[in-house]
Amino acid sequence: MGEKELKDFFVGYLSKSSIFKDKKALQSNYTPKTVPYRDEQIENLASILAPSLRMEKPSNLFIYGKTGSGKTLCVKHVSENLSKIAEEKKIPIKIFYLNCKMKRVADTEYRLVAQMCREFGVEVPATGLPTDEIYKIFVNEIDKQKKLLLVILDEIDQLVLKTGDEILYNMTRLNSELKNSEVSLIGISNDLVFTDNLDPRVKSSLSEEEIVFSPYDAIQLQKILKQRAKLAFKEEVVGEGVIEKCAAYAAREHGDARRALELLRVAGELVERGGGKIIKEENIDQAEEKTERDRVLDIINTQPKQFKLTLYSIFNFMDKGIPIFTGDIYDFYKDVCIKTGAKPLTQRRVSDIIAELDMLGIINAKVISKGRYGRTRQICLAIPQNTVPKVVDLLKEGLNL
DNA sequence: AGGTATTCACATGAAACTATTCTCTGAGTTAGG
DNA sequence: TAACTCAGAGAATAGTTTCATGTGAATACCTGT
Repeated sequence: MGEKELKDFFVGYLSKSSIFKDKKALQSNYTPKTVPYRDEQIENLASILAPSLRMEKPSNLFIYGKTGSGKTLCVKHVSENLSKIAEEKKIPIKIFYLNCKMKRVADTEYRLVAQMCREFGVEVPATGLPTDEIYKIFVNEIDKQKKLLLVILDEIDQLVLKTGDEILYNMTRLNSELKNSEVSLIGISNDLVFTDNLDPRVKSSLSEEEIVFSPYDAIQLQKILKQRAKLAFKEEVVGEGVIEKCAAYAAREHGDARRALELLRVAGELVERGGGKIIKEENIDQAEEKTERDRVLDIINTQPKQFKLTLYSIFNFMDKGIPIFTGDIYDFYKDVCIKTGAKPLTQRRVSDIIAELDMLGIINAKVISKGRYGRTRQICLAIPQNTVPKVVDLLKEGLNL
């Protein structure tokens, strides 16, 4: 495309009317003014956190519910309002929101505390200090003045999975080291049985209060979608049955509102790119396909080399239509490594990589016993057949094959 | 036939190792007084 | 003498290896009928 054509294209693009009024309303970080169907939880949350306004330490709180059930949204909603009032009335409350899944930010004990220090304006090194040193810095800093801290730990289950539950014990124990300030913890988890395998001491102190977010049902999702669609799209853009279909798809999963909104947004984008004016039911199907494909390709693209090698080995067996096991993959994997000049990992490690690929949802790896013939993982693909060629291409490219 | 014991092919766990990035510390070096 | 430089020790972290132990059920092997 030459310079002129490109210019024409952009000018043409601008003159075309968009079907979107405000696309932000469908994006995942959008915070609506009201959170529908969560009155009970919000009320509950507010009453648990309210004592903080009188400088009394609120109970530690534990929140759980599936993804896309509005946990984070509600917590942010309440905490924002709380801190607004605190600011007005000059009450020294400080609220942190930390997402424990964020790579290189808050996914280990050290980083979590370091990040809290930074929120307080103390610059701390990313590495090099002992962990208890960082605790000391933190304690000293916040204890200088009387303060009430509310620490919101989102996806806390991921943190504990990775680093063990000692960290929570340390956090709950912080209060005994603080003379002036106090710390309350608010844990948010997607995993409903997360607390079961927690140290009992931690468990009892962390979940002094609990709030459960049940999934949205299809009807509720419809209402939510309608509300947002009204903000996001111009009049008469959303076709018959589109909202219903979107809601039904998301409800089929587990009432994931985030997913429903994403579907609607992507469908809108597809229609707009195609020059259409109205979102139809079939666009939702396209959107679902596209989001799924994008997700898979994105995951694969960002995997390290050894994961790609393993995955490539797995794909090699997939068209043969026979059940496939860890041993087969490892044999093939070793060959590929030799061919590409990579250093083959041990079977132990490859076994873990396969398990991780399973977690990522790219493959299904079920541990089965073949009786006399041992125990192994039986592996099959978890991605739609029509994306397979693309994935293989991507892998070959990434591995110079 | 029915019951037990073996056995396979890995899974799963724990610890230890490697390499990288970063801080802190103290010895040695340098430049200015 | 104060400021600066630079090597070495020690941490955190990610990814991996080494060693050890666990495991479910198809088969092999008995046993008494």
